[in-house]
Amino acid sequence: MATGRKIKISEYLETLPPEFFLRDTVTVARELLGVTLVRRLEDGTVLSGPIVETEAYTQDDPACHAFRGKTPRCSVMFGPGGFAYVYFIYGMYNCLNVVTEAEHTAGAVLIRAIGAEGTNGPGKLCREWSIDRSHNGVNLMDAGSPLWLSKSSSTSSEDVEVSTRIGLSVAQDRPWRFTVRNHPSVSVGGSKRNSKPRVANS
DNA sequence: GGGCCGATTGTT
DNA sequence: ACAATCGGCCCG
Repeated sequence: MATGRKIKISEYLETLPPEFFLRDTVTVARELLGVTLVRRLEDGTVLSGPIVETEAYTQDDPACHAFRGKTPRCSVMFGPGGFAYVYFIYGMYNCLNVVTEAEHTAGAVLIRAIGAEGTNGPGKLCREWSIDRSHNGVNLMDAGSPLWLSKSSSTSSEDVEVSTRIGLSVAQDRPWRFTVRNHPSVSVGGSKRNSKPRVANS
């Protein structure tokens, strides 16, 4: 029996509206904290957990895959918000993003950690929950998808901290990483050279 | 077609 | 500090 607060399956079915995603990417990145990511495996098993670490990537951001324009890989980022962008990296990991902004404007939020075992890190999350490029483009606003987002936000704004993004060689100074304060799934300071988290402005 | 490098992770 | 491991993308 899994531990954690009890939640009715019906709560997982309450999805977020398109308007939530059709907004400024940095705003969505901040507000995705606490939102529940739900994964239904092929055998019917349902996994879920709150998002606790995100990063924003925008079209005018040199670190964004869409910075140099639309390519087959990043094309979903140019579609409307609310869909998954999954890419393969370093020859061994997949990373899950939530597409943002209106159609024709690229933007996405990298999901870096979930409040569930073995999901502390974008590569580990996808490995643990069997998320790969076959999920690129899936509708995250549809509880019938193999992957979707549900309401039941559990993070108050005063628990949101902001810092610089991890693992970049360019645009390292943008304060576009959002984390839930003191959450064990969020890597603290550590060996990565990123700024100390500061309380985010509401 | 070639070559370089990456929104990572775990080990040395 | 660095290896693992390979697809995407830029250049020619």
